[in-house]
This record gives sequence, structure tokens and C-alpha cells, in this order.
Amino acid sequence: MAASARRGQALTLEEICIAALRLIEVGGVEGLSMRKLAAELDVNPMSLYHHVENKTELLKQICRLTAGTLELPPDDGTPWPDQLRALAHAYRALAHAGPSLWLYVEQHPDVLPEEDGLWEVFDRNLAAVGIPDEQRPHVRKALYAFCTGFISAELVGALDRPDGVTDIDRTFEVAIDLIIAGLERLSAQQP
Amino acid sequence: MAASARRGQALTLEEICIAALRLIEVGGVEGLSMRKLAAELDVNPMSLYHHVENKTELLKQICRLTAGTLELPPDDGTPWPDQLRALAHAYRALAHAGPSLWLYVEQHPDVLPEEDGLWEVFDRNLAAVGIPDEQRPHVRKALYAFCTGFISAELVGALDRPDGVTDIDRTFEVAIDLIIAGLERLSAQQP
DNA sequence: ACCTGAACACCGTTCAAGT
DNA sequence: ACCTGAACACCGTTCAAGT
Repeated sequence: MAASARRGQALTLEEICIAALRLIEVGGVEGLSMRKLAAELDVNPMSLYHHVENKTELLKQICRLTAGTLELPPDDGTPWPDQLRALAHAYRALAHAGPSLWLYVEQHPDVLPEEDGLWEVFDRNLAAVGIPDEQRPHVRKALYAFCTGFISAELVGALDRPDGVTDIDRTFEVAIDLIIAGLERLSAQQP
Repeated sequence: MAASARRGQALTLEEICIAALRLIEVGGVEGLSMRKLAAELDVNPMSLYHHVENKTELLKQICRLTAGTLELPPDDGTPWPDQLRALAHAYRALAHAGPSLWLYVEQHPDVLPEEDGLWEVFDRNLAAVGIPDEQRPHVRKALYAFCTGFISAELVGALDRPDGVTDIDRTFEVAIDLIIAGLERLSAQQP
């Protein structure tokens, strides 16, 4: 009674990841269970452990897979405000493509090896702004925090409530404008 | 075989909440279980359900309890940048007092009835900045998102990594400065 | 009114046994 | 090499029975 007993083909890691992603986007990360996943694949729950160390390791794999699809703005001569805007939009688009998983990554940043590309884009553009070296790591982290903070607040519904204003895309633009304005002002203050 | 069988006194809601808070700060919200909580109180797990509807309702109670301790800056004549700074620091202090619970609230904003006081402080000060009515809801949400975003990123450790810079308090100040600078610039652009 | 034990429907994961 | 069933140690919660 081998694989062919329950299913035609052998189980693959890719197959597992795809099914897991489907389950996650339906029921959230906390709605994913190894047993449900196995049922989805018509397989014994324990078979999964031949392809994946454990549940958190599976999640890590999936997170890295989707994080790799982030489209970073290239290092052409584009003015820094446009590059920062582009990065913010790309990040938000990625979040909207898989909200549950994105929220999981936000709370477990250690699942990603290091978001090198992201920091590079920030640094390159902060240099263009004219932020002094000493301040750059701080500003870089502030930008990161602002960006993830907005998206996270949006995804969990924290921005739905205080009023009837529902144009969240507009709010995002205003938020970006605010940051850019702040950077411009810091820039103007530099010698 | 009543209460006196296992414990001297009757079980109270307050007692349950305190024990739950202790467990949460030791092992995180996901480390809290009704069964462990009961063990901590030396009580049958099912006894808890006489004082609390279920686990999520218990969490809601605890969240509301601690959220009530946020110290909002009063509506005296203090200049708006100072008031916003004070609010940011109060919010961060609350988060640091109970990181796990704070992160839980951040991902489940519906556990709090409505953060009225918070929005009032924002609005009052944005009026002082001179932000036009039409933009105010957007800017208000942006400020909220930035503030929670920073604290959340800090708590989960997302700001530890990119470099050796560890003075996170300084980073927080820089982030606030950046926002204030942005608001000042918007303010200057108003007629 | 408050507490309890047994039970149900779930988890993740280990381990020995199968092909 | 890959799959499986039984088992272990956990969950939250219901329900009928106890005082």
C-alpha cells in the first residue's frame, strides 16, 4: 500500500506549498493545519513530514517563496521620491496578493533571511535625499516601520473605523506624501 | 466537593485576568491556554467557563483593561508637536509594558470598542497644524499607522537586523522628527 | 450558584512498521 | 525512499452530573 493507494503521483514539496498557500489564503495562517493540508492532498498527515521538517519550517519556505516576488524599483536615474513611491506600492501590492501570509511575516521577520534588496533601495534613495550617514540607519528603519505599519493596519482593519472615509488608497497616498514631505524638509535643512 | 476542595477561596474574574496576564507575558498570547490557566489557579479547566464566555472573550477583557491605562496628553495649550510626541511616547510605553498583549491587539483591533481618546488627540492637534478638514481623516490614519507600525516592528525584532545600530530609542525620535517635519511642511503649504 | 469529570473534535509530532 | 497507523501530549469547549 504505497502512494498509489490514495493518489496517483508521488508527493512533492512544490505540491505541498501550493496547497498550503491555498489553505492559508482561505482560512488564514492559523487556519492551516498539517492534518487539513494532508486531507487536501489526499494523503496521510505523516507523509508531509517526509518533505518538510515541521509546520514552521513549511511556513518559512512559503514565506520566502512569495517574498521573492517583490518587485524592487531598479537603480536607474529615477528621482528618489518616485523610487520610494514605487517601492511602497510594490510592497503594498505584495501584501494584498496574500494578506494572511504577509501579516504572518510581519510578526515573524526571522522567517526571511534578510531583506537586503529592500534596504538597498532605501539607502540608495536616502543618499539621494542628502540624509547624512549618521542618520541614515535610523531613517531607513523609520521608513520601513511606516510602510509595514500602514499596510498592517490596513489589512487587519484598524483603519476602517474612526469615520466613514473609505478611500484607503487615497489615505495611502497622503501617508506617502507626508513622509516625502518630511524627507524634503530634512533634505532642505542639510548644508 | 466544592471550591474548597482544591482552593480556599471562590474564583473571581479579576483573579483569572491577573493570572492570564501573567501567563501571557511569560509565554505570549499563543502560550496562554485555558487548561494552563486553570492549572495556574489550581482549578478545574471548566470552572473558568463560569466566569468567562470563552478564550477570545477573556482576551478581549484583558485587552480592554490594559488599553484603559493609556495616558493621553491633556488638552491644555501645549504646542502640537509636543502633544504628538507625548502621545507617541505614551503609546510606546504601553506597548513595552505588555508586548505580547499589545501585538495581539494590533492584529485584532476589534477587541477594543473604539480608540476614541486617541483619535481625539490626533484631530485636535492636526487642527492646530492647519491640516484642512478634507485631509484630516487621512492624515490621522497615517499617524496612527506610523506609530503602531514602528512599535510593532520594534517589538517583533524587525528593526534589530540590518546593521549594528542598536539605539532604538534614538530611531524612534528620528521617526517622530520625520513625521513632525512632514506635518510642518504641509502646514507651511496651507494658505 | 458554582464546580467537576468525562467526552468530543481538534492540534503537532514521534516512532515502529509496512511497501 | 517513501508512506502509513497507532500513539502521545496537547488544545477549546459541551454537557450532564454533582454540592
